[in-house]
Amino acid sequence: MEYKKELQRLIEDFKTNYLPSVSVDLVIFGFHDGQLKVLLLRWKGTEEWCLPGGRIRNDENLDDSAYRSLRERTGLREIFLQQFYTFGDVLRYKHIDQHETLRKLGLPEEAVHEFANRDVSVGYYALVEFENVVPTPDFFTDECRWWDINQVPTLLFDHNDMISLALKTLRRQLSYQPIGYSLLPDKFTMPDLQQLYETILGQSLDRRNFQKRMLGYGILERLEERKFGGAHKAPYLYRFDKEKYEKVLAEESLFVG
Amino acid sequence: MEYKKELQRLIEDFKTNYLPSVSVDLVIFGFHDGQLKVLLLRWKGTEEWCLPGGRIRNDENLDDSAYRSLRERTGLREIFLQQFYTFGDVLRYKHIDQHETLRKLGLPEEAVHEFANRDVSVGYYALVEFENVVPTPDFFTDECRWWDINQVPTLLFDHNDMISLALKTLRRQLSYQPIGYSLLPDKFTMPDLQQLYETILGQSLDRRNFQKRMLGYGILERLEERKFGGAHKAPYLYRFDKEKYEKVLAEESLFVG
DNA sequence: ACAAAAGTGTTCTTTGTACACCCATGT
DNA sequence: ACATGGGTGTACAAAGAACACTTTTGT
Repeated sequence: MEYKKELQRLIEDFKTNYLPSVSVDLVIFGFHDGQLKVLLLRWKGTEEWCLPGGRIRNDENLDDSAYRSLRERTGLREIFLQQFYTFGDVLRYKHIDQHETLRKLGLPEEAVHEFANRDVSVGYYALVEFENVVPTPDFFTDECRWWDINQVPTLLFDHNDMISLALKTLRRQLSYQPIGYSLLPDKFTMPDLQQLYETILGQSLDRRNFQKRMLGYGILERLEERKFGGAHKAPYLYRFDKEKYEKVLAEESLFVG
Repeated sequence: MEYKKELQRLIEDFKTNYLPSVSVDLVIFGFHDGQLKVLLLRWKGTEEWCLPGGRIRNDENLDDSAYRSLRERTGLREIFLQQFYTFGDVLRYKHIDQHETLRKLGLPEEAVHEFANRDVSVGYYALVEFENVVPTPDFFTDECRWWDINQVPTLLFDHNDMISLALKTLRRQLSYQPIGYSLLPDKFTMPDLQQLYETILGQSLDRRNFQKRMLGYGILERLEERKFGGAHKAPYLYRFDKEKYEKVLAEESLFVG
């Protein structure tokens, strides 16, 4: 059976080229239709969904490994990606026993034993531009697609918790630094940006105060162009000034300078 | 040789009972003499210093493993401990080649190979009451003592970076939630608390505004007692109201509720 | 009595929030 | 022409920063 053979090869590959006991999980946020979306994967032959993730190569930096996984699932590079928490509870497999889970996922018995070691998982979250993503399943999954953040089903492992914490971190981050660069298309209107904020925060904001604050960051460039086609007054288009944007981000960043 | 035998036993123990590829490192802050201190360990037979750390048992939660290591080095339990970042660069061993480091540390050749696998390390920081700590070296080290935060030498691995980031996180945390519970003795004066803040932040604060803010948290209880013996006016003593303190902390916590 | 630290309140500045009118566009 | 959303500015409230005088203690 082709699948089994491929699986065997994969297990071997993992054993020799990747770090045991550690993995990376990604909460990939996108924004579309006024809704915040998360990218999820469906396990082969089941109705079980989970977050995309990956393992760390022996010779690979942790961050690079997260970027690599992100690239493999979305086709995107150079986007906003940030570590938010490391999950290490023994019972990260809440709903059912882990061996059960793995069997349920259709892994043959010998593979179950290989994968059933408990992992510590480093959580990253990413903000990506919805339109540019080409959702791509991996070997273990046969579907990769966006889910509305409010309609995420019960996921495998502790992945629902991960999404909650990622969102919480994202919301906090929103309050002290700008966000939106990699979530919106190149040119966007102020109402677009506001809708993004409102969606992430789950509350509505005052239009005038919002605009004041955003312009106050000094990271937006107003274009001459306007966006016609809406049923009403044509709003101005804006673009991020990438240089200033990065500067503002860097000032408040947690990363080791 | 007794040491070699013990080392062999230890390596065996690690291989069977602990997760490979992952470790925990601790930045333990204490406060004494108006100075912020960090607890460091000196490797057996060398002048090389590093952070205390530990490994995760197969059946142990990540957080519990950090608590255990902390207890082993300080004798303390139930103190403030928080994950701040996970370090996973391949070159976490900046100064010299890792094999060199390990040999330099006096490990026999066979042990070098066992330990030379690259680890991902989860960083935690702790705030402890200086007076209560009994610094205790472990198997690999023959000294454990406090260092002034401004006089920390060049440490092994990426441990200087870890301290920097821990301090940065601590400073940020200070701005939106109270700190001090486990860093100060049970009863303390407002100037004591202020000095703690000034030391951590590395800047002086206005006495009146500081007091206003602290009392504003509603977590301090002023005692009738005062602290005599200083050369001047006797300041009041305060105590934290543990219950309210925990409540304020919980409101802003990042942890999964 | 005096030097040095501690207790206490008020003013000012800055930041954020609330709020209303006019204008442009597609139908 | 009109309904709808977009553009803009001002007044008020809250939070934070600046600041001075009186009191207490040991020497």
